[in-house]
Amino acid sequence: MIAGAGGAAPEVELGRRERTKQANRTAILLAARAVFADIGFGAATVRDIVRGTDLATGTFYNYFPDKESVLRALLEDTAGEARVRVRTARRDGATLEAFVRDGFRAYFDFLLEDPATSRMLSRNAGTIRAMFDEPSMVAGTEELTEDLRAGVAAGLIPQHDVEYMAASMVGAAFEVGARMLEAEQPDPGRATDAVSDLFIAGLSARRT
Amino acid sequence: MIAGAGGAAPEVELGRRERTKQANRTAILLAARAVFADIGFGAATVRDIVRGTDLATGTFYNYFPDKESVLRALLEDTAGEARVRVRTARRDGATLEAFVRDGFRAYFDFLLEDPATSRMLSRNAGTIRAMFDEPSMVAGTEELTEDLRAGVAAGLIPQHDVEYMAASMVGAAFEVGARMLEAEQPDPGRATDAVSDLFIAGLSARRT
DNA sequence: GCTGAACTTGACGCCCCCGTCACCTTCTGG
DNA sequence: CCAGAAGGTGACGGGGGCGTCAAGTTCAGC
Repeated sequence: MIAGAGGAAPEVELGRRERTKQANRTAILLAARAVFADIGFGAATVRDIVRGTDLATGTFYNYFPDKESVLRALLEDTAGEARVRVRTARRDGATLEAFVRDGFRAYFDFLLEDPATSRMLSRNAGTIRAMFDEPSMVAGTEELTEDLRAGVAAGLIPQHDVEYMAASMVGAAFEVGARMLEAEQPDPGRATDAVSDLFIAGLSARRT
Repeated sequence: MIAGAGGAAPEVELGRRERTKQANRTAILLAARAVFADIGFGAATVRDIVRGTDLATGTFYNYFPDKESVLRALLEDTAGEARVRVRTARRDGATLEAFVRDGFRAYFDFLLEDPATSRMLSRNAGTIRAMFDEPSMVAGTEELTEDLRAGVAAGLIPQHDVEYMAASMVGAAFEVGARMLEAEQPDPGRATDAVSDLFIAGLSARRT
């Protein structure tokens, strides 16, 4: 996590040296996130990122070898976290309803908690997809596919094309999430209701 | 349209001059489409595009002022066409079932008809969204929202959050379409069935 | 304090892109 | 067949990004 208290940080008193290092790294990640969100990863240059900090060019290369690794770090810090949270929420539900609703809710809450990262991710989704094999969303879809399959096996969910069902859920959540973020007064409840109602109905129905 | 017979082309015998012009323009658009799909619009340079043709740098500027207008032309030629087709198919259906099914079918058929453009679009969706105000997908979502609203007003569809419903449909179609294209043997019927079943159930259900 | 390691800095050489334009080739209309 | 317009060409100046590295600064530990 970049914004916020930083998870389970080691609560040791750090020396000035170490603190600067953390600060610099964070500054680079923050600046990069903004730049990638604003002009897109492809058009961004290492200089653009550096300009968003008060560091010198050379310093950047003490922390990351190139802009791609910055994106990678950004994804590890955030998208990974989001995935874990959504999956955990989902699995805690015992019913089909809870499975669906809690998963979506966790996702929309995450978007609102860290809108800067959300914007960056949605702006660069295509690039991320094309660039990495374990790209947040694809991995997320695969996990969802697994979980759906397990639900079907357990008799919790009727038979379905789980692969395309998972893709639909991810796509719908992505698109609705994007629209939610555009609202002046984002309402995760409304978003959750909309997609949950849809997929609960869709998943409950037997196939035609 | 780039690939194919080019709609209602004026069947006049053109002079050599005019033919070359058409060919050059097309060559640039084709090359650009490939480059944008491969490395993304942001990272692409005018030179990258030119290298994909056998033209000289200067020639490019006789046809387009910069790479952004090439993208714009690409979108007009294709995404616009796709939108019209999907909407037409959708509106021809008299029942909720047909409305949903025919619309999705038209979309998936389009993807398969012109996979090169599809790849380019999905790779650059975020950029396109951020760059234009009338960005194919957003406009498509708005049209769908209207049509859903009309369906609700006509009593064809139960009450729903039409805005998020439209977003869900677009998102699901996008994501399922992307997966369909990745398959060795893409099956638009399977894709259509998966999303249609889902949304027919979701749209038929009264709200909780 | 003092020293040496750790870190920061920004100028540097190389490379490539941008958009232009003077020159050349090719086609059209007469 | 010719003249002139239309269009193609690619070298050019200006700009800027890339990754490096020698010099300078700052901190930790003694």
